[in-house]
Amino acid sequence: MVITASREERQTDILKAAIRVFSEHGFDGAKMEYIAKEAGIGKGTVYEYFESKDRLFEEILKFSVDRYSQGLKEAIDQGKTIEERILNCSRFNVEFLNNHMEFMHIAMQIKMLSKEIRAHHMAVHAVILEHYSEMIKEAKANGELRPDLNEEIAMFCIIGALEQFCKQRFYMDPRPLEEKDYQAIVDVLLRGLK
Amino acid sequence: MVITASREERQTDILKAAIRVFSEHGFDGAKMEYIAKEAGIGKGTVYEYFESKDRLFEEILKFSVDRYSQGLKEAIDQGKTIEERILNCSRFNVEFLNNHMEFMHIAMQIKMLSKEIRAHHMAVHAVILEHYSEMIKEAKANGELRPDLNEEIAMFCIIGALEQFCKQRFYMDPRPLEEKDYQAIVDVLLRGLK
Amino acid sequence: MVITASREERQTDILKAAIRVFSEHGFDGAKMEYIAKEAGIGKGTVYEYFESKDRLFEEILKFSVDRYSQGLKEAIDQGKTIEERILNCSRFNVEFLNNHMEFMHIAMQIKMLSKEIRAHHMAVHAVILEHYSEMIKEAKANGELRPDLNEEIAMFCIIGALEQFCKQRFYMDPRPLEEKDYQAIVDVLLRGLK
Amino acid sequence: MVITASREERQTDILKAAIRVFSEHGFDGAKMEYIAKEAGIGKGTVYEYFESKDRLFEEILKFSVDRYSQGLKEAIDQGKTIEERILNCSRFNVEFLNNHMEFMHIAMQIKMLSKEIRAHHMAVHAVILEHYSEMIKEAKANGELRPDLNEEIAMFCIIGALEQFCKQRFYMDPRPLEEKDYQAIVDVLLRGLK
DNA sequence: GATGAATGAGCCTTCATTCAT
DNA sequence: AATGAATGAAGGCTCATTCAT
Repeated sequence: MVITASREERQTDILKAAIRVFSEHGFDGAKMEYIAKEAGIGKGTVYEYFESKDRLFEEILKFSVDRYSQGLKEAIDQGKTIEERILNCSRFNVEFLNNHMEFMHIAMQIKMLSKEIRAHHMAVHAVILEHYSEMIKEAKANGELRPDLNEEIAMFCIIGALEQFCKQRFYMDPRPLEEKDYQAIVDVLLRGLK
Repeated sequence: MVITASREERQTDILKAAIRVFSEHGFDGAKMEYIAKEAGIGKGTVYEYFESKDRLFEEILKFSVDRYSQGLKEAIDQGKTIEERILNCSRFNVEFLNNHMEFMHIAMQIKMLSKEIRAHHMAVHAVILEHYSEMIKEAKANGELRPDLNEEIAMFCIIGALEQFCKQRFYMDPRPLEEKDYQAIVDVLLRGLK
Repeated sequence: MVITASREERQTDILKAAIRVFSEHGFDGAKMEYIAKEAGIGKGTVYEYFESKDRLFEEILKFSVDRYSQGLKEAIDQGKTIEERILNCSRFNVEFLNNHMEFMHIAMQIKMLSKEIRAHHMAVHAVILEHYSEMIKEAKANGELRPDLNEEIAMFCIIGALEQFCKQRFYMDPRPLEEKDYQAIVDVLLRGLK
Repeated sequence: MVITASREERQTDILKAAIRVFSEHGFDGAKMEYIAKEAGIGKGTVYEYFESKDRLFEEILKFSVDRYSQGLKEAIDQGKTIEERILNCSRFNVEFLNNHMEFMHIAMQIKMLSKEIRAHHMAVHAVILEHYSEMIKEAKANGELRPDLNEEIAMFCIIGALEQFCKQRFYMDPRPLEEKDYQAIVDVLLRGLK
């Protein structure tokens, strides 16, 4: 335990430890004791930083969703063409979901989030969709995508394909993803199945 | 409580009640008492049909996954062209997931499934992928899809897009899906984004 | 299941089955279902003959204690000398306890016997002591035992030694008892240790 | 609740409380809540010291049996003659069994002791018999007891008579034991009934 | 009368939370 | 501020008892 860690650093340590423990054990299976141990602190100390297990979970969710949103934005911005951008999104999704897949699943089924957090979650989710939506709009404006493309549907195709691919590899077939895999996805998405 | 229900009918009633309760409350949040109440029977009676909560969950999973696999197969078989088939898959997915979405999410993160059930689950998942895979192969053979299409990727694009669409509508935007929505998805998938 | 069994015979069958099950599983461990199965009847049928588990246990206790008292009396009466009589008691004790040892232990710690049954139990116990007491008195009168012998203590020595011997052989050292063992006990009791 | 109690003291407190509760209610009748209340602590706290009810019972058994064995040894060692020694054993038995009688009965019918504990129990029982056996051997060597005495039988007579006496007084006739009672037992044992 | 499916009170055990140190 | 021993509410499961057939 680093004595000199600031309150904020300590809080982040707990947050990250908690993500690992929630991911491994699910919400109800994640005992506060595990989280404390994972963070290398005493059980009571967690309560110095987060008032309850529910609240801790909510903070994690916020933290993760914010990081995802921000990371996705960067991934998109660092590409020039729509192809590069989708490729970047793919890579970012894989990287992020490899670390947070389980956690995101847990998050999705939690019904008892506080109104505040639920609102935040919805808001950030909307922001994420917005990132994709803008990307698609720009590409349409540039002529990279056909002008009559249904933007919403396109978005879901991209997101869904990427996510499905991550899931398959994560749960069923743990081959490491290679560059050609990313290329193949983008290829199918852009050219269609025909 | 229907007095005349056979043992098998009663068991199915409990199964269905349990799906609803697990979906609503998650695995740990689903109290056996809720399940019993939902099925309109006493708490102890559930144990006459399923030896434990874990075992009950496993049976549900088997039941649901089998029904999904079978339903998907039928959906595919009832279409002639690849377009019709994907449309049917879409409709079936929406219908099924509307009823079982939450439950399937719960199922995905359960780590402590028995070896037997885990094996069954993986096997049925493989069968499901096989249904999609065959559909794509046939369509390639017929010339409906281009011959150089990466089948695995195509499969993930189709599954992912459909699922993503269901999820979006389920969680975020509960508009009922219309026929034009299905058409739009198939259109994007088949024609590509370009 | 013998259809023609009279109500009384059926009741005795259940009683005997219950003794076996209580002996094997203890009071709380003895499920009514086991007892029914052991008696070859349905669970509900037990309740046609005994109104509750507690009542059934009490009836067994009565039954057993009566049989013990009666058997002991016969064993004593069939001997002429004090030596023969103690030998007979030994043999009877061994035989009876081999079949009812566990059950008697269970009986001893049951605190919640009804007043009525507790009274009966005490009464029969007193009768048993009386059998021994009379035996000793008669032997004193005959000059077989010394006139200054403390009758109560003598009784406890006889009962205790016999019982201890049975217990040892039952729990720790399951050699079958032989005639010479009985002789040795009587010998020590009558001649003293010195 | 003594705040300053060490972990070990607290554990012993629970042990002793549990002996009382098991003695009063039997194994299955002894609710963990009663034990906690008897020890003056919360229900959950018992589990900080003993992992389960079964384990707690086993620990008590070990504890009691060890104390009995040790106490008996001391009782014997503090006597010079065989008479003194048997007197000491009597007094010790009465004292110990007055406090643990019920518990020892419960212990005897527990079938599901772990192998380890069962082995320990048997071992200590053997040690106890050994204490008696040695006492008798020494007395024979000293000429206090006759040389042709069957040691095993003698042992059972002594143990049985003492125990029977305790039981009688405990269950049926709660007069306090007086010195002359002890004397009478030893007298009968040593001089024989004749 | 005989049955066994259904019932729910009751108990062992877990774990989020508190609080004295 | 940090800790972890103590707590008790809550839930999975058992089984004596009931009652419709």
